[in-house]
Amino acid sequence: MEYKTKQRVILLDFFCKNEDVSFSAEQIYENLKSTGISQSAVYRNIRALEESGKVRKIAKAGSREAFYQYVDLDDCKGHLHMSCKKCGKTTHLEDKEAEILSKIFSKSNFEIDNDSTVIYGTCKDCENKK
Amino acid sequence: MEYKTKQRVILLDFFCKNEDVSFSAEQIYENLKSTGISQSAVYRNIRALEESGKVRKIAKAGSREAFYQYVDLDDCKGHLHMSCKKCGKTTHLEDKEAEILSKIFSKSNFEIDNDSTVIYGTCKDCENKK
DNA sequence: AAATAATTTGCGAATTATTTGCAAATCTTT
DNA sequence: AAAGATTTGCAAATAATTCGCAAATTATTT
Repeated sequence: MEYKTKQRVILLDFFCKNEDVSFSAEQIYENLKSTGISQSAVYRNIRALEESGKVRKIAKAGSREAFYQYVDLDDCKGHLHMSCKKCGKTTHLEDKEAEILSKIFSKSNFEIDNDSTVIYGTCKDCENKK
Repeated sequence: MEYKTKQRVILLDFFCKNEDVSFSAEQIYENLKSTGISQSAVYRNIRALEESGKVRKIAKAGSREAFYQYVDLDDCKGHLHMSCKKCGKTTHLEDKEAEILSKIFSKSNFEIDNDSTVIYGTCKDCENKK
């Protein structure tokens, strides 16, 4: 059973407010230490969130530490996400289109997992700005 | 200037022979230590390959260490890659199919960037194993 | 609202992955 | 094959993450 502790609320709050951005454990701690949270709590709860799939781990070239990024399950579950490299905005494909994609991959002997995939590219808004 | 040392050849050889699979530095060292290569050489040269873009760093949930995967630049450039979550094998979509995908995303006002996107899922082999 | 049980916290210490310093070895160029 | 440049291997240093444990919090029961 999980207890709803002060520290967990603080951490989840932080992630939700920065949904599209990735942070290292250290960065998160720096941002939150004014609340009195400890490093252990940060590490432990990031790990718990990661295990429950609410947070995704990301590797960055040249950096020794791991980065983490929030994934809104209600909004994200099952949807195939597209993330704009310019503005960071993330949207998801309509189910109809996602299904067509699935079929295409299926033909190439691959079963796509929407939840762990993020498509990168440029959104219309940013494309038009040029 | 870069010297072509025994250790570098060994490491690159290993990566090329396992193009589609990801390994931790430790795993690579275990595989190669019979050749007499040192851990330092493994770490240092992985890092060099990573910096030059020949190797991609990957984070795995639950694991503290980083994983690395070879990227054949000539072979990868422009292709849309699919990576199996079970075995780590990576393949790419045929150009024909990739183009269909592009069109689908385009309809959703999104321009996909094949080079920075990796599709995750399950390959046929792993699907059949169950 | 007290008492009890269950879980989490914070601290510092322990681990573990990765980097580094340096003398010796190896590679390249002359 | 000598000189100069870079890399290696080792052991020690560093830095990120986990762990042990007593005290604090949160949930549940009385």
